[in-house]
Amino acid sequence: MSSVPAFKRLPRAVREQQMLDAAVKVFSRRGFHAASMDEIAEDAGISKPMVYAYLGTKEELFVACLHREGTRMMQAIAGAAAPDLPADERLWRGLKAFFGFVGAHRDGWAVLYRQARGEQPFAGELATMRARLVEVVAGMLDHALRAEGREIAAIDLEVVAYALVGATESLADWLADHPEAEPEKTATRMMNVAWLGAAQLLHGVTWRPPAD
Amino acid sequence: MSSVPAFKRLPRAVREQQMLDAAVKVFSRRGFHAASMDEIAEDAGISKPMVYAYLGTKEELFVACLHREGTRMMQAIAGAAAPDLPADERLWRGLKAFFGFVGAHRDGWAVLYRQARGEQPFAGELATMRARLVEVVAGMLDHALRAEGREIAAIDLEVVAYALVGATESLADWLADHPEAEPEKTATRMMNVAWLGAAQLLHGVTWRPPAD
DNA sequence: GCGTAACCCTACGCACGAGTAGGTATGCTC
DNA sequence: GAGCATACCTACTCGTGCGTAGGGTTACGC
Repeated sequence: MSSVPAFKRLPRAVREQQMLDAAVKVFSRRGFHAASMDEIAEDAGISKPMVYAYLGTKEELFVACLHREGTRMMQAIAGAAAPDLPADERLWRGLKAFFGFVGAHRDGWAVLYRQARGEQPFAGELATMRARLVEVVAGMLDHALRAEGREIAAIDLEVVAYALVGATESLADWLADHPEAEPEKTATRMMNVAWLGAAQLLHGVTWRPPAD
Repeated sequence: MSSVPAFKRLPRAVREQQMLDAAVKVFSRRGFHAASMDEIAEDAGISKPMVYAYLGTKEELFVACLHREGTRMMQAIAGAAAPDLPADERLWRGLKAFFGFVGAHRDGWAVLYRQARGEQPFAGELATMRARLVEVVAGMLDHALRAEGREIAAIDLEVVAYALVGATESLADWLADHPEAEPEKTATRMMNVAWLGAAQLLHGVTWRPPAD
């Protein structure tokens, strides 16, 4: 009809990324349930059936968002923390990369992850990622411990690593809520909590409950 | 019609508690959105309009759950950590009470809080409670610091406290997911991370980023 | 230049679940 | 035992938003 189409046709790969960008934005702003597929489609500059055609149902779309953001984050961390460095250096670099990533993707990260924690269908997805992180941190601690000829029970290691990861996620939330805060400074503060505590453990200092 | 009514009438106060019990259970199992008022009503052994009459809309009901569980938890902690004890003792008692509470209310706590974190209308409610906890922890650290004639910037204090609270919540999630785990042991592990780290900070040991 | 595949749309069906209208029975007060 | 408040029910309305049916248009290969 008109010789110039209102909006140009784009190849699938491009449109998919636009849709994912829009989805991340809308899911972040509204939360999973309050977000509507219509709004996501509109924000992506496309109609709803296209979203269904390319990315599937709402749940599948959300999972796709999680995956994209998650792997980006993991890559940022993995790229920074080379495995042959000493433990504190690795931890520091990992934290710096992590908070840097969160700082650069404030709406992306925090709200997506805050969402995913709550909604059952995605909690598992997230748990898997967290488990990978915990494993890495636990491995690092274990490595450092063995280097000192020391060893602690696997479960203690896991729980300590879990606590550290939890504290880190918590500060990521804090960072996402404080736009003026500097990621690197946050990483330093986290390091103060994590490393000074971990270092004590590495040197065999252990706290025990009073006998009362 | 029948001289014996199928189910007996109960005073409002009793029914409200039953409804709240049912609501906590169902919200925990299904999540806020997937939970239906019908299921909650059925679980409470009552019909839906009664729920609306007593506790209001679904959101109001959820807030009521949050409030009840939240104040119970706060009381458990406040009752344990007397303000005139030394810092480590207070922290230990507070943690023990906290994990004890979570252990005793596994579905209650964890899932409610996991829910509330994600859903925007309630995130504020939760943030307020968390802020109170952070304030308490920060106050405790500050108190201990001043006793040693030391002082650190308020924001650093806040962030460290935030990280500790985050780590604790994280372990609470872990505890809720591991029915066989002992609350007190979890509290001890948390103490190892929190206190050994905090103690370093209290003694003026600070980690600084490498100069590279 | 013609088939075919990829891109894209407007409109709808339909289920689900929040919230309500309108009414019944029970027990308490005086 | 009349009056009234409280406890309680069945059976609806109705908005919202996911997912789709069915059809149009552009580009690309041959």
